[in-house]
Amino acid sequence: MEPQQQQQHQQQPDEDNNGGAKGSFLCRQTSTRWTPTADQIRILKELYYIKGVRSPNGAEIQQISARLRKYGKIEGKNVFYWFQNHKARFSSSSANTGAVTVGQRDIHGYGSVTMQEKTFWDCPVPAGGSNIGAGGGSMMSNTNYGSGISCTVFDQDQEADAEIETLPLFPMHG
Amino acid sequence: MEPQQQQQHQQQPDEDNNGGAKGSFLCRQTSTRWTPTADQIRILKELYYIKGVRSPNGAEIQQISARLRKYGKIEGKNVFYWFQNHKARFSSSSANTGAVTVGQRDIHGYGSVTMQEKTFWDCPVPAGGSNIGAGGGSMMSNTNYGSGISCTVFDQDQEADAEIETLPLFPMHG
DNA sequence: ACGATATGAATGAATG
DNA sequence: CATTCATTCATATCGT
Repeated sequence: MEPQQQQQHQQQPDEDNNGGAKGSFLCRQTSTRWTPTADQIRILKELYYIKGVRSPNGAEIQQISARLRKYGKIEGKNVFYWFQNHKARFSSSSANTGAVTVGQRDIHGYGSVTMQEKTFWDCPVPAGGSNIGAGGGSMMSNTNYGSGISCTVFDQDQEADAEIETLPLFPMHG
Repeated sequence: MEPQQQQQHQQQPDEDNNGGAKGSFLCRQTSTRWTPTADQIRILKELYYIKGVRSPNGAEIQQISARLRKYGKIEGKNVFYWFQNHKARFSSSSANTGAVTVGQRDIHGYGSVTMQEKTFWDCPVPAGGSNIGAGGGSMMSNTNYGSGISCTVFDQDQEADAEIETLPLFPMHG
């Protein structure tokens, strides 16, 4: 899910293993577990939300991991698990017509921010992450209710560098 | 001093607690995490120890949270996390003076990991079972997403508290 | 006030 | 795909 309200801030794209020091002091990396970088997360989310990737095949996983590898060490299983978890965790609920309107009104024209439904336990996770608009829009699989929000498409056929750039549609607490 | 009983004297569901954190989240919503009240804790423990509840299902969680809601605001995820944490934390032992592994990590040591059957991608992960790669070919290539997609923002793991929209995220390191 | 501890929350990894 | 385990971060609260 993505209500990253305080989640361990992933370090910068330190094209390296999970060393990085998560904002603290950590020596042993022991490859305990994959610590995705911000870029990796971003790309994964884009694949998930924008492209609608849910259960990539082996080949797809390879490609994705290969692409993400530029931003940090990653393995196929990481990609696999990520999608699995993401899907299981905040499944977009396909028909999320609800669109919980977080916030009172679109003071800034955000519109309604939809939050993930989560699995069984219900309850919307704390809306509003660190940033305002954030929170993780989980939808856009089929229901596109043309929101006023404009989105920019990222190039896919591009080579490495310019993966995409999360468009900042929200005017951060203007 | 019980390590697991450091319960703070929570008060009744009145005020004082986190005001409307979820209601109005400005920049810093300080995501006041759920602070269980004494009654809630008591009930949860009863459910855990007496009734043996360990991993309530969605329905169970709903019921529990509904019941606990009378003693203070609570959400399904709180119940879920509570049981998860409680089980993970105080699963076996009971009272122990401290001895908490604070700042410690890597106390374990995976000797020989039981490598499972390798899968398509490259790592040990569930093999078979899914119909992936079978007549699928649902690669991202054929996925049409460029039709006026309404996009959702992907949160950013940064402290984007300041204005940022004008920042081109392109790797134009110059 | 600061540091230690307890614990809520998040998520990667694993299993059924 | 659903559920659970494991690990880690973040923070409220208490002790000093």
